[in-house]
Amino acid sequence: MTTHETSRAEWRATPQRAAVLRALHVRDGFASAQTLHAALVADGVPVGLSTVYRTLRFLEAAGHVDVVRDREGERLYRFRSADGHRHYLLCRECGLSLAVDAGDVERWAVRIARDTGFHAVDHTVELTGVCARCRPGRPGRPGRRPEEA
Amino acid sequence: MTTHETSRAEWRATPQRAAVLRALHVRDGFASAQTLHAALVADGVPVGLSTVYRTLRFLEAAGHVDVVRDREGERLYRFRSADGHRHYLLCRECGLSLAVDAGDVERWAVRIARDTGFHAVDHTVELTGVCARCRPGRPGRPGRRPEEA
DNA sequence: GTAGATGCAAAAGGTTTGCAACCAC
DNA sequence: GTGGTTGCAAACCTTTTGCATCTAC
Repeated sequence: MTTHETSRAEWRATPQRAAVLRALHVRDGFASAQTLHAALVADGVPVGLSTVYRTLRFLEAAGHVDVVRDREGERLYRFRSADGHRHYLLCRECGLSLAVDAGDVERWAVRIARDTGFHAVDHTVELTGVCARCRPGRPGRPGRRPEEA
Repeated sequence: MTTHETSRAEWRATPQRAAVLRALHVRDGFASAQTLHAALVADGVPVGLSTVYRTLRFLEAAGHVDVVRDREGERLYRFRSADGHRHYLLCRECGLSLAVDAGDVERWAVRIARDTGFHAVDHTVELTGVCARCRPGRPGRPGRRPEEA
């Protein structure tokens, strides 16, 4: 996966792209383009929002990140682990994300595809919840989202 | 629970709302607000886009429709069937939607929740593909027409 | 030197909202 | 009459794109 990929346009190393990659690594949960951009700017890295979007799109096309959508439809990005673990359990409070084994779901999807005669069946599986640490006490004490930076 | 629901503002019957409901019924696959609005206008029903959106939001809040997002992030609405069948296999070409049995996935989600200690785990499961009728080229397999569930 | 990258601002989509006019009850 | 409803337009948000400038190779 670290192959040079000369198939598409050359990837030119720039400080901005390095910064986006770093920002993605640091918070290894999901993050939106806007959040990453804000974090970079806050860190004193002068990078344009367009560049963040372009870099993320490139990473997405290259298969280096997984993308999910939050409730509002915003895209969230996360580095893809080694092979194909692409399903996550995401904490709605703090953004913590756990890769989960979705073998059962993969097999289920294949079975559905076969049973229905559909082709090129793709699946989206996202789990969200509240992690043990964010376990809501009572309504009066909201946990405030610690992911906010 | 899903009875009269007088809990929120009264639902006042209007021609526009009736039209949106009708439009949703007619195409009982998923449809976007924009698509519904266009269809209504084309049918000579003068209804504003805002009203379509507002009606759909109301239906969503009342739990009468299921909502998924297509690849571009557009919201697609569909009447929710009686019980709780909320997972669909959607044809990317024609929009045909099949309700699929997701019992396995439901159980898988519950198991994941238990194993991870997460609370209030919610799941999103969407299957998309190309139905037999829309299958491009590839002659030889007279795909059976899946029945709308 | 040059192909490619950056950043600004403006555009593009989809969705929501402010507000005056409207209509069902 | 009153209060919910409508519709237009403008506001909002996220994401994309045009273009002149800049830079990594």
